[in-house]
Amino acid sequence: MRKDSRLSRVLHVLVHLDVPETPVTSDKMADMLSTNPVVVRRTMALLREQGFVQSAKGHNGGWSLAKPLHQITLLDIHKALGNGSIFNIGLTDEHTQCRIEHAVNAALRDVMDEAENLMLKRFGEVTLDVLGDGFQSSLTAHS
Amino acid sequence: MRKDSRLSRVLHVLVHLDVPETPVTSDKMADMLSTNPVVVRRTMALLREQGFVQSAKGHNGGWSLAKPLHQITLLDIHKALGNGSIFNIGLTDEHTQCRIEHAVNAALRDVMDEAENLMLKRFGEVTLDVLGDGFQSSLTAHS
DNA sequence: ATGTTAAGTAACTTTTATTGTTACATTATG
DNA sequence: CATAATGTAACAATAAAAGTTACTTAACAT
Repeated sequence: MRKDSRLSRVLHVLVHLDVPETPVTSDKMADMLSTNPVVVRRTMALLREQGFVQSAKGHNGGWSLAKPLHQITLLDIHKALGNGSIFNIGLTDEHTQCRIEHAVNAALRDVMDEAENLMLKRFGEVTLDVLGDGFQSSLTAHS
Repeated sequence: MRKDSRLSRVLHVLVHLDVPETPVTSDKMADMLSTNPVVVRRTMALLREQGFVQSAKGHNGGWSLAKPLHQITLLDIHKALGNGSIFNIGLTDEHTQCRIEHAVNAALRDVMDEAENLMLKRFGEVTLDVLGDGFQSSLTAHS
């Protein structure tokens, strides 16, 4: 199944954004991520809506942080991307009258909810500044 | 994103299998699940390989339990289906030299691993007999 | 003012995994 | 030996993410 890799990608980019004095263009980010500038804009727009980054048009335009990294958590970004369930496992609700199906789904849902809550809690405990610590993270040093 | 619903489906079927004296055909199961008999065989074959069900060809053939439900856990079935990650979230490993990408992926992986371990632990604690308890689970009563 | 550099965005295509389907071989039973 | 079942390969449909194209809009530099 195809996985959503936007979280990993956009985090990568955000930490890199912490260094440069000038905004970074979607084109440069696309190069960094081996993807397309339109894909970058699509994803970054979600973060802008939540106030984590800002964009500027025209000469010397591009993307920059709107908040310091230590004020952004993994959870913030995860939520900004607005992806529903984190799981690959789906429940079927086709036979709404079948009590066994209900019991099966309830059991699975209980466990999945517990795991998801743990994961979101942990995501909330990690700020992005930690991900760049100890490095001279620069765009030019990027492969 | 399309989710793998085989776990939910096959559990539903397994609990129903506990009741009938005679094997249940792939066709009947497919009706129960609103799917195709070939899909049923594909999935059930994985459980047979692990010794949870058995199949018989010919007249009065079909599928039956090879173990009592109380000897099968959610984890057993999950593992039998052999699906890699339970998550919808993918990590990108395109820039293997970039230390920021490594830090990002390590942070995500830590949290995802912890959540997955919790989930698998819980799955291992639930046996399938619990899912049918208190019901007269019969195939004929199925919608 | 005007050309250039950027984002904004809609529409479409490609990719990839699951699920569904068809067709046929195989085997056991009545 | 006909029938009812699984076994399985090959292919089609579906769905979501990601990629692409084409164009609009806005800001800056000259």
